[in-house]
Amino acid sequence: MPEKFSQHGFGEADWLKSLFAPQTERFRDSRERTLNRSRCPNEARKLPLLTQTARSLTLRRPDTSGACSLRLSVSRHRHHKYLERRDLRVMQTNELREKYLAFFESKGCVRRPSDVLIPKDDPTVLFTPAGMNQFKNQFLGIGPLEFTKATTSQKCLRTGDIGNVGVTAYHHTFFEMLGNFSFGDYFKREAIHWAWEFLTTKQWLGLDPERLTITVYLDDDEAFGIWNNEVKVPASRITRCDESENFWPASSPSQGPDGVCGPCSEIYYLAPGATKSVEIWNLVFTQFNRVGNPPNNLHPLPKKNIDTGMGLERTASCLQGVLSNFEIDILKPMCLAAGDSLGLKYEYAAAHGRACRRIADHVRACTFAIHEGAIPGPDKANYIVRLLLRRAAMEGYLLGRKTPFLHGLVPAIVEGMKAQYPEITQTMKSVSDVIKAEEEQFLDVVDRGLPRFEKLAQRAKSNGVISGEDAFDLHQSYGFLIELTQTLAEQAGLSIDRDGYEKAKKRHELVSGSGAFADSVMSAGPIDSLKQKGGTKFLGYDSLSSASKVVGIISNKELVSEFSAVGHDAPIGVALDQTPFYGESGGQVGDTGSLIGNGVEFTVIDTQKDGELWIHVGHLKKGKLSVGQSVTASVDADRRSGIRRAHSATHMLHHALRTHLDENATQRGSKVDQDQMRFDFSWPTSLTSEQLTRIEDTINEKIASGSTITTELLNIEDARAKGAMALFGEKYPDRVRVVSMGDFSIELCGGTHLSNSGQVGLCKVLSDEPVAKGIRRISCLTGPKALQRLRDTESLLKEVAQAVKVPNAEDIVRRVNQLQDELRDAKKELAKHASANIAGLVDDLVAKAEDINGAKIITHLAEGLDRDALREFADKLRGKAKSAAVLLGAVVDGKPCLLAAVTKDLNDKGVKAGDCVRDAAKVIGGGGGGRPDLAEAGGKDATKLPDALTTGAAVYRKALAK
RNA sequence: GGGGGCGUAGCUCAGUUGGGAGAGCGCUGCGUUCGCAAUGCAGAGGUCGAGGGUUCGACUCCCUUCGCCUCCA
Repeated sequence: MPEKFSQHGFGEADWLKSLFAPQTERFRDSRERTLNRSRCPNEARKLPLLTQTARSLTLRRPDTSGACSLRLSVSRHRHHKYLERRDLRVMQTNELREKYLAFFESKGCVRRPSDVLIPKDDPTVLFTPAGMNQFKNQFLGIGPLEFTKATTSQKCLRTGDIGNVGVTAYHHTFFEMLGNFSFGDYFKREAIHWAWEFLTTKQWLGLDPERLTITVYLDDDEAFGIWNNEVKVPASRITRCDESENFWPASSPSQGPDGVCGPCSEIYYLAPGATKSVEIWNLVFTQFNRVGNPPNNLHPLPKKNIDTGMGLERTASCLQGVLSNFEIDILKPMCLAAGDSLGLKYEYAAAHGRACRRIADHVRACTFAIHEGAIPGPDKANYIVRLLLRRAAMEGYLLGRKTPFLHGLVPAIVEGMKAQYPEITQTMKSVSDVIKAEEEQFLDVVDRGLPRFEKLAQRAKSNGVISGEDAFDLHQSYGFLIELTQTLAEQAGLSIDRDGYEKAKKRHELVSGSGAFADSVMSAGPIDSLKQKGGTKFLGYDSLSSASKVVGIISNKELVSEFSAVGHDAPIGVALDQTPFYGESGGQVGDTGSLIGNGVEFTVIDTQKDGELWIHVGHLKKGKLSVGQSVTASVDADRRSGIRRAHSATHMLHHALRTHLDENATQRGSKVDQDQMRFDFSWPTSLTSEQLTRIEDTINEKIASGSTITTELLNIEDARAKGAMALFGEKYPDRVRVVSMGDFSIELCGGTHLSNSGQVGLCKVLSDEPVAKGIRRISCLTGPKALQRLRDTESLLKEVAQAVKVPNAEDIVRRVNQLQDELRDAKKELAKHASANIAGLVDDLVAKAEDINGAKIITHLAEGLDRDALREFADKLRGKAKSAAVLLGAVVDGKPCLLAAVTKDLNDKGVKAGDCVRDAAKVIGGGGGGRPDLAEAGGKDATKLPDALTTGAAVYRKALAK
């Protein structure tokens, strides 16, 4: 056994021996050049495969937390007959992540958790694109600095290079970025030295320094000097690049945008066996504020920052000696799972390898996005989720998979990611359900689009080419990605005009909008300057009024020092040093009330929170408001009480849902208002009325139990350890409020609550409705509003009972059914009578009609008939007379109305109903027309109807005379 | 936010310069059959997404709006 085994403390020679000994002979006899898994002993065959080449196979030991692996290889020098076994020490991805964070902790950086993937308070991005995103305020100097150095492993999502995912070795949509950050603390020297230390020291990554190369910005002599003189990297391995390569944001000195920017330095690694170096770490030195165009537009910042990013997957691939990110320990099993789900064996170089990598990547991205509350949909982040799922689903579809399969990959994704993000295990079921629903919809849309494709293909038969417009039309109406259309076309022996398609796509991009996003990545707004002075102190958990000082007034999006325009239309915002007003957050609405002091009266209609700053929104009623003045801030106490009832009831509802449904009914959002609330949660189907009743019962049992409600402030880890439920995708501070009710509910919650559950009084569940795929919403009323609702329903029933004339509400249904039957019978009776009347007249009219060569001319002024009855009348006359030209008149809704009908044989002779009715209509001051056999007209003067009939008859007569 | 498409019976849909609201499947009843399947006959079921306009007359044309599908940002 190689020495290495004991070195690493595995002591597992015996294990290996036992594994392989029984089959040693088999390997000795092998004449195959290629080693594959089927040649392994059974036990080894079950191990996760890390890499495979023609002569070596790397497997992961299952019982060592992925910290080591085995490599089996066939030695070529012994005629392919000898199997060598040795272990291979490979750094696992989870280990790399931990080492990085630990290293920078040892340098004084504070280890911060990854920010959420979908930031709720940053309108400039849909998804977190980089590690620095959560530190924008720190970089801008907004708010207090609790630490000046930080390190993170940040989950990120980018779709800019979506087409390259699975094609190249390094592109992902979802990925993790390791970063270290300095806010006016350490700078270039430390950043560079530390990076080198981490990469090259044995204790950390231990990469071969000879394989590392460096780039710096053109004139960044400082960085060049540190690398060359201090780190001792030879000048031959340091390249100077221009602003498009080594500046952040790219090319910003010449092209903008204005704002914080700086040069950067990149570290490249040439992996053994690779032909090209890859960038593994980018160190950004933000040291300038750009103002306007060159020259002299870069002003040095007083406090310089460091922002670095190292791709986790990319670095892992270097350390694991694999040539693609998708071959690393956490991603390869996902690709294999993708292959399995398609009934294919995944191999990197296989024809379907690219598809499997894409599928694995996209499902990983969607698992996290959906976990945080995104749902496949038509806009924003939701649209990206749909886009990713559809593209992944299409890859499967093109490989012949016509049923949902992506959802089945979620467990494999969770397996690979749960070490760092254990929370995703909790939403695995609902995430999988959401993905499945979207897959079904995708397949459904494809089904609906196929007939359309057939039609286009038929049209394209003549020249064998489907036009670009048609292909794009299929894309924008049925979501047929061009690859799908292409494949279908090929199957039908057709091709596609790709140029035309691209043109049509470009045209669509142009018309369908541009610049919908605020694009300033790093610039401060008016409220930001207020925030720099510090946040608002919130007193509202304990009191409803306070003596406060005005610290800022925002009118028309600008800061003003005073405001006196009583009776103004647009509400203004007032910031106070401390306030009892609850700012809208966590689903609970903002408080209302008043600010009063020194002749000033201000009505607060809403309270909003912007970071740590509370903004009291409302109208000035009296006096002059100025910054620095003292006011008494008073919250509308009745409203607040109602909000507290509703909020505490929300927690009871949450508890009831998990009791009567299951733990997959996780909260996705809520809105808590005065004595009314709604609660959104993951659940695939509608609830039965029995379930709703049981839920309502449970809530009211908890109310009746009079359980104590307590609130405590805990560290987030302690709160989680206590089992407090949190909302996924929500960013929580380090210290959190934990609300407990009796022994049945513990939740992280910043809202305001009752002190005893009995204070809710009554909770009435109103409805259960769908709000999105896999998400349902329950709405409830509490306290006085719940009571009022019951009373309203009762009095409504009383009114209905009176209206339908029954003594008791219980009789209403029977009575209404009876009335409907009566009404239907009456209608039938009426129609029968009308038709009988007509029948009586028909014979008479035909008998008395003017006869020209066997053709009857029949005119009649009917009474009490509507248009439909007139038609029926005319039909009867035509049927009876066999050969006839009919013109009927009637008054419908006070207006004169004509209907002409001519039998087919007379049509052939040139007698047309339309001609008749057109001339006749002129007499009554109207117009009309229709087909030769039937025509209608209307007019204004009903008294002229007899004249119109005469005129019409004359038209018939003339036509018959021909 | 914008572009394209679609809203007609319980379901899938047809409806041709604006002039009688239809088909298939399903449903109900009756018949053939021991029963099922099959089938014959009869029947119920529609504010043609909503509102406004043009017109004598709108499912149809115009405007607005809501909902669904889809694409782009």
